[in-house]
Amino acid sequence: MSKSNNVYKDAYNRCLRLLDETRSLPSEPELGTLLGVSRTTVRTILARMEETGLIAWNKRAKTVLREPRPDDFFPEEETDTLAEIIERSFMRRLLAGGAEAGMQINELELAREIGVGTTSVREFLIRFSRFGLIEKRRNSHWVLKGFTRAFALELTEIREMFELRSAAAFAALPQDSVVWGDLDRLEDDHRRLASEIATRFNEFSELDERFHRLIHRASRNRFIVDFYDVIAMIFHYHYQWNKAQERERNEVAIGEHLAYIEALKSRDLGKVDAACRKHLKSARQTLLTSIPESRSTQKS
Amino acid sequence: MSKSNNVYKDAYNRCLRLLDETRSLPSEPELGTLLGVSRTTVRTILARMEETGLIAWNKRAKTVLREPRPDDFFPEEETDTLAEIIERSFMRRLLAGGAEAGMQINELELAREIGVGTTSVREFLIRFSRFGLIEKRRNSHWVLKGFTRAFALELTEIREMFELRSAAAFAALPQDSVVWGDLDRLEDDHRRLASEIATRFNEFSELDERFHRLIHRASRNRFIVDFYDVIAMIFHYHYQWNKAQERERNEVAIGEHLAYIEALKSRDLGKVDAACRKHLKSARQTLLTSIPESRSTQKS
DNA sequence: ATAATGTCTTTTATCGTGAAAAAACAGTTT
DNA sequence: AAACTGTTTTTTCACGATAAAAGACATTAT
Repeated sequence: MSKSNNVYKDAYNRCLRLLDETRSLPSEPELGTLLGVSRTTVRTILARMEETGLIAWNKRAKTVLREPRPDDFFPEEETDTLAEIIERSFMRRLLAGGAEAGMQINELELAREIGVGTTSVREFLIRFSRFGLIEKRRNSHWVLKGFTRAFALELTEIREMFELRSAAAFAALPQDSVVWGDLDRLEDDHRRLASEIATRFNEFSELDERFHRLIHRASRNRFIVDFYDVIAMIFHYHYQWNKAQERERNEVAIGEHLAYIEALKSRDLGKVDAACRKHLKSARQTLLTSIPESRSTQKS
Repeated sequence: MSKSNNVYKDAYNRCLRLLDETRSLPSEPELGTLLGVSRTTVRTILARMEETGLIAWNKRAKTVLREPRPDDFFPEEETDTLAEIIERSFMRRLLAGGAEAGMQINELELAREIGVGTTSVREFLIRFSRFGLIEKRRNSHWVLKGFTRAFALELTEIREMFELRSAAAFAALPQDSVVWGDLDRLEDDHRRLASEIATRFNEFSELDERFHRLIHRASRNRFIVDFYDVIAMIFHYHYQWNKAQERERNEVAIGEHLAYIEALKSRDLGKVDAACRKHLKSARQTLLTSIPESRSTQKS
């Protein structure tokens, strides 16, 4: 089957949404940067849009002929990257229980189960290994280390070390740095979300990531910034599978974030440290309580 | 060509060295664990040894017939893993100059140049990416971030954070922990090396790694332990290419290590902190001075 | 009964291949 | 001449295939 054309399909769908807003499309290079794809893909998109009567295309002129209908879109599941598909399947297996520490991971079996080639699975596992949940036995299988209490503690230990340092660096940033604007915007988003918490509480996780990434970036250290990928990944799946008291938890977290933001703005290192510690402590608590006991008895 | 049999060749060579010491070889499973390979490989080795008249092999009886000759060994270069070959080639390119930050890395070109398949190169680059020296552009090339002064500073910042914490954890370990024995042995090795520094100074890098890994392990945190891979990798190549004042540098480092070990044994956190800081500071200095100016002007 | 050997099966490591996507080049249009 | 479109080349991504290596099962020896 070689390679799926999900890049094209995803860009096509996004391009359809663009159609709503204008009478005619911009130049090919411009569309390319807009959609984040190459001109080759842009032209494939335009060709198809012409074919289905969405636009009239003649060199520079790309006139919109009609509004896109729901059936013009490619199905969502066809727009996913192979890597995303594999990750989802793998994480489902991992969290669906029965995935005890020490268990062997079989590339071939995984590949067959998901319905993809072994190469893609191998590459996924290599990439995934930096999250510290699996480990390779040379010339042999991978070993699952398990999503244990020990893992959560090790993860949060680093997180706290890194974030405290980043927060201090953030507060020390010059007044004219663009981050203060970013922070103001984030503060607004927090307040808006707080006022509509009853209906939008599930949007918090996205906001959470944006906020913490902004802070980590202040460290100007690639290892700290990159480590947030590990945290984001864990929290992403954690949010998906632990919905208990989600609303309450998020409401509390928003409050802590706002206090944290206030502290950053005060540029008082003592206050920053205190607010940061407070939030991280409750974040750790949330993560820990979500780990089932059956998974928490193994040692690292 | 599919897969090279370097595992077999390497194990074969190591098995030859075993031949010197005994009149007959142990059982197949035992040999397997001894050499770190499967029984399948062990049997291939035995078959060849029988063929070349090194041993007489009949079921359990594996009698040594003659001493191995130099030409019994497989050439060293045939015992390397593909991953090692690729890493070496890649690092040579990287350090040989002309590798400026921002430069594109081409999988196909690399594969052709080294004479391996693209898959192996891809997998190497994915594994290598955690060192923070390269970055992937989705659906496109890799970008070299460059071995710059900024990189060295970011690396050492994390290293110092992690090692200070690990050293403190080490000193707090109970008296009956096995690490104290390990530390004693390392101290002896340091003293021995110090007394023969004139001839053996180049053995320091291996000792250095053993020492720091022991300390990092005391953190009982996989992220800290794993991060030492990054440091070890950088220092490994750094030692290879910067030979200026190697003897003097290593002599100083041994002294610092011994003071550091003394501090750990005293279990006085203040002393540990001071000794650790002092050593890390000079390690950073050594690394920084080895970065050519041409490579130190880019920003991260 | 335990632990070895002999044999067969499965999995991993690596390559070549081909379609998707990017990138480079050449020719047009404003 | 700068920016676009048309065309060709190159590279990335993913697969199936195959030898090496690991692992499982059956048999035999102590």
